[in-house]
Amino acid sequence: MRIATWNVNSVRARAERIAAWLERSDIDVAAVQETKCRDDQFPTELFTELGYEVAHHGLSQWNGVAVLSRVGITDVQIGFPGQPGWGDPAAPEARALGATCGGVRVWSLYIPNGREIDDPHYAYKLRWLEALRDYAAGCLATDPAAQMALCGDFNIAPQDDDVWDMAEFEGRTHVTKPERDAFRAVVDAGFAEVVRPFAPGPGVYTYWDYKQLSFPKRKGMRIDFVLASPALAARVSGALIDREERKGKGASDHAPVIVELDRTAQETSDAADAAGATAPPQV
DNA sequence: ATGGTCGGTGGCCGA
Repeated sequence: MRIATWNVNSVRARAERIAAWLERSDIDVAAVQETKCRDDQFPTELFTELGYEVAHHGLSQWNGVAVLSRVGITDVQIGFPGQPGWGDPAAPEARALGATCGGVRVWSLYIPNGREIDDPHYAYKLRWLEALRDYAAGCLATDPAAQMALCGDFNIAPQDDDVWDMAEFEGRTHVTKPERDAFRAVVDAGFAEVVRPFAPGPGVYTYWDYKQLSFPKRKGMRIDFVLASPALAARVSGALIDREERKGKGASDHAPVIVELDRTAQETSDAADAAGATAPPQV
């Protein structure tokens, strides 16, 4: 099974490009962020025609998260218990959607950007990550064997080589110690980042600003991740950051990230049965 | 070429 995470920066602006990529890349489940539309504006039919079921949560032109799956979608959950709100009055934004697809609990997450260190949005970002950690840790406490993926745009570069030049980030968000500590707390709760071992840096990124020719100058950031529970991490056989998809006119400013999973022991057994390998002898 | 962005929106904001 192949799971992807991708901040698409408007699903309507590049719907055809997204659909073509899903099909070409043989993606079974996609966690999508920044759809930038309400539910009634989502181009659902384009994806259902390709065999994907769609679960989307969008409240306005901001944020918006979705899970697309061609291996089933059940138990769709909008947001998570304890998810902090924003605004006045504070209300949860469209930044988290969970769904069970092919036996895996997949979360599409769009962590707040933080804007500037002295901006209230930065404190909101840290609160949001702490709540995510608490929720995810609780899931594992309830079911240590859970197959769960926290996929999304975390808006954090956890290591110095996850940005092109640390000097450029002096006094800026995405690289501060509190943000990195908050990211690490999720990892320490039992959710390993499974892409990096297959796509080591330096110089390997998932995001490049549209401005100032960042992409051709290779000035990027690694901020999109797949964090897997222990049972899911054990199935990861490969991963890829598809830098090619960042190229050309009409690209998102984020590249899609793919994780390849081995079949579970049960799936392998079922497949063997179907093939007759362990079928009982016919009498 | 010594600069250089998008998307959604509605008369700027967010990234």
